[in-house]
Amino acid sequence: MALKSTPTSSPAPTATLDDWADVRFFLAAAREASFSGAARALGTDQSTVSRRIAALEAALGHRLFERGARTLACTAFGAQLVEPARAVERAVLALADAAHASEQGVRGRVRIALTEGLAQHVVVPFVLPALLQRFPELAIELLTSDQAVDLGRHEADLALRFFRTPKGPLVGQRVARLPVALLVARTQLRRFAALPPRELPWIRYVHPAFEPPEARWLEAIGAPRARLECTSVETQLAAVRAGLGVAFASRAFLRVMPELAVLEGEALPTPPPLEIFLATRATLRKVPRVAAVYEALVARLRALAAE
Amino acid sequence: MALKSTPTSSPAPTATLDDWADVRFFLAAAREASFSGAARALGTDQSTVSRRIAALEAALGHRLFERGARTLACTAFGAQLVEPARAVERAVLALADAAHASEQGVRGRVRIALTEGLAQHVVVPFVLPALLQRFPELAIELLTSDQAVDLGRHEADLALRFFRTPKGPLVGQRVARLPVALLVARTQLRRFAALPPRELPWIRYVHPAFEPPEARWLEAIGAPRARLECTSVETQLAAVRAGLGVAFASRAFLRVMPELAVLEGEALPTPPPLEIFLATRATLRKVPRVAAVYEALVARLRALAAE
DNA sequence: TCAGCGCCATGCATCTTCGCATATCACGAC
DNA sequence: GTCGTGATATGCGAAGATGCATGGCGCTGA
Repeated sequence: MALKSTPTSSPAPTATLDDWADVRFFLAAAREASFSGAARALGTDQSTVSRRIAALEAALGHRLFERGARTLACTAFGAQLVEPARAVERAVLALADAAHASEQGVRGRVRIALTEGLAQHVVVPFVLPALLQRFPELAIELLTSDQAVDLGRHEADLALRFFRTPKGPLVGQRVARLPVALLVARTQLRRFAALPPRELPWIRYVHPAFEPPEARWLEAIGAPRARLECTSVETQLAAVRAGLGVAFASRAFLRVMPELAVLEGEALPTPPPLEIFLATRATLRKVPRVAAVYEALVARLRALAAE
Repeated sequence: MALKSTPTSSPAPTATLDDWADVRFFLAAAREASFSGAARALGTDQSTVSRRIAALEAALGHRLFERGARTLACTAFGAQLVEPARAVERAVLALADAAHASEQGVRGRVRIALTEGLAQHVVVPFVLPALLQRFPELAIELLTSDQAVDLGRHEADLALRFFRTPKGPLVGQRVARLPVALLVARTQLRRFAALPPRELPWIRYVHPAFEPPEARWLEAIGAPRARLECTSVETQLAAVRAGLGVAFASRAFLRVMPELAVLEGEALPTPPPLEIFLATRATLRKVPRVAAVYEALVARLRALAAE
């Protein structure tokens, strides 16, 4: 029994959100500030995002995005929907976690986010062999990125990081304290040992979300901004091996890179050890496949650090 | 960088919920305990529900429903996903409300849930004419049902009910106290006046979520279970007009049904007035199109009750 | 200034998905 | 016992959605 008083004018503003998948498209577009970026994040095509957003705008009766030439910005109407849309996402992700909660046995895929260095020199050689052999149905995905992945958004199941993760839906613990040393190419050992610390050619590791332990000390002694900065420890150490300078890094690299040596001196600091933290979502912590990897990482990393 | 150790066996249990719309299908099927019922609720076909649920089960690697012959029941796995799915629904509905929050002007569709009696005898003749004329872009949908609609699930925007709605996301107020009388067909007035109350042929109105004010009194005097029970006030009054018995109802019906009269007597009670409550979601209360209808209902119903 | 690039919108061929219809089955009523 | 009802699963044709390709546009950098 519907009385429609406006047969022609005014699109009916009372739109019901029929396809909940549209929320995902909207949120991705808003987050990426780009239809193309949203398409990449969603694993679909840009045209699909464009058309679905257009359809959603038509259904809602308002434009959600202001299409600039190079920039996509939420309209005022769209902006007030971002936080509710994130709430929908959180609910869906919680649902996905609930679906995993009843999993039995160590089988399936576990995604671990870590740095290239931890992946190549620690996890792959010392953790994975025994782990994969012990659990034949376990699959591991190593997400090596210097970007801090968002565990809360399910971008990974486990994360090995150099910084403690904030509380909340995440849990974790410190798994290693790696002694740090000032590394230098053996060929340059003599030359650099003669220089005062502040004149050393520092090669620094920079990370958007992590400040290395030695950073403060370098500031304190007035070391100039490094001639070379890297966002990758591998590249940093490659530069050290090439004789371009000195860098603080875990002593563990000495074992796999015999061309490196430790530069020591009275004026040189002994920075605090590098701490490695393992984190996961609380809802995943007891899921067998995650717990198996979690505990293997804790055990092996602790054993390695104790050597 | 993915290491898949199980190329053949075991479907990957780590399934990402790619299409959030599936949540809606799952929830509808779980709620209705039927694919057919879910299809009706979603406005789609039963085959679509069946196939999407099957696809979802395949993606999750577990069956969600146990297909009995006549009954559809959640499996243990599915049962633990119902509450998370409801959380998703709440988030989506909140998003829909947020989309309405910025609406300007009184335009669009407003759905009012009420009984047939209130619709035919009160809202349509005394509220809608002025309302629709004053707001040309307003459209009204009258959902006449004896089932109590779930405002929280957006089944309607406004509800006129005989009982106060529980607090929480809903707001509302009492809009009328209708004096109640014992109505009888004029032709039967003499005959019924001679009977003691407990021997009167009561025609009772029954409602799954509402107990009429006179119910307790009838119990108290030991009136037998009514010979005729109706879930519709219209039918109930039709029975009274046909001379089948007596019924408590609003005195207002006397104005539109001249063939009715009031049966009075010393042993007869004057039951408490019938209260009518108006309710809406808090998030909609200030949306112009809802507020206009809300306030028109309050004003007109109060004026009518005061006559 | 101009070429290059990345972004969004749109036409078109294709493929998935939907809705209708049918088959099958189980339960309950007569 | 038999029939009728309502449920789910599946075949088939059609409609809708998707992905690829193109075009237009504005910004960036040489």
